[in-house]
Amino acid sequence: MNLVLPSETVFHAIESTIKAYRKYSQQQISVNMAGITIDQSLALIYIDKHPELNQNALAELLFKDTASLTRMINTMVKNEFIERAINSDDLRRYKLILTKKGKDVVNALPKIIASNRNTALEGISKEDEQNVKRILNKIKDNCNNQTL
Amino acid sequence: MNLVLPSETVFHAIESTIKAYRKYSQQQISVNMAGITIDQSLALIYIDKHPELNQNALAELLFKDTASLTRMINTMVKNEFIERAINSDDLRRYKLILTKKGKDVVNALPKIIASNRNTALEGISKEDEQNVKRILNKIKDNCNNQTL
DNA sequence: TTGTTTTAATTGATATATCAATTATATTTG
DNA sequence: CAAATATAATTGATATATCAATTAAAACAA
Repeated sequence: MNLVLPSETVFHAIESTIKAYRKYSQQQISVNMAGITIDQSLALIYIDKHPELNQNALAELLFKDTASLTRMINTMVKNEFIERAINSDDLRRYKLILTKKGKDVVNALPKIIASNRNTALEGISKEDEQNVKRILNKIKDNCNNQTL
Repeated sequence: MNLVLPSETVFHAIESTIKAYRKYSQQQISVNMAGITIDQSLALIYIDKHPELNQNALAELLFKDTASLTRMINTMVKNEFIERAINSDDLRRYKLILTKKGKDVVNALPKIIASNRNTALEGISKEDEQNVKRILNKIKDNCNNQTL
């Protein structure tokens, strides 16, 4: 069977694009704030806007499983971006609370992230953007519908 | 500053799509062949088709850095998919050689991969696919041109 | 109310990601 | 040629990914 090499496929294009965006974004974040990753940054944003989210929901937003998220949160607690607090409504959960340091990061992020997005999407029309979203969502649904 | 939540962006769509495709693909590979990952599978394909590639080139194709690739190759050698052999033309490199087991995997893969691609791209026109590639490459270039 | 099932999070083991530093070999330059 | 530089790969430290197993609490059922 004659297979088109993986590097020639749309899947390779998808992966290389997100890797390039993440690399660029991480770089921009690093020059402005030391000691924090993109994913930690995004976690802070979600926690700030939606403090009611539990770790499962947060994990899904960040494309991580709960095991990874637990360890990521450990790191963020250790680095003093957030704190775990008792949730007396449900003792299985924690409340995740931004520290002063965490809030400072959240306040500084929007400008950087908006700039990253603008740079990445320069010369791309809203229509193109919507088309990409639509087609990618179709691919995603095709895969998810097959996945057990 | 009022930031659109990351989960609403095209970047999130890109990431969720590739994750869904990888998850589905890994599942399909696992039911057919135990003990090998997608990335290891892709590595075998590249090694088979382009045995002259060094680890740097291979790492780039697989979106890994050379450190990760070294460890991945260690694992693949340990699991007997490949062997390292001396490259007398350049002693800094190795030749990566498929074992019998590795060749069996490479022979079994195309059918599985072709099926995965078909499933993922079902209902998507060639034109849509080309448009996605074009737009994603533009985004990628925008990022790479900014990255130091 | 007790036993069962579900849910939320953690932990263990192993692999991979990332960055910096290091080793070994090749290549280039004075 | 010898010294300096570049290249290919590895290693160390730490974080994250993944899967399976486990713990603790909550929700449900008999």
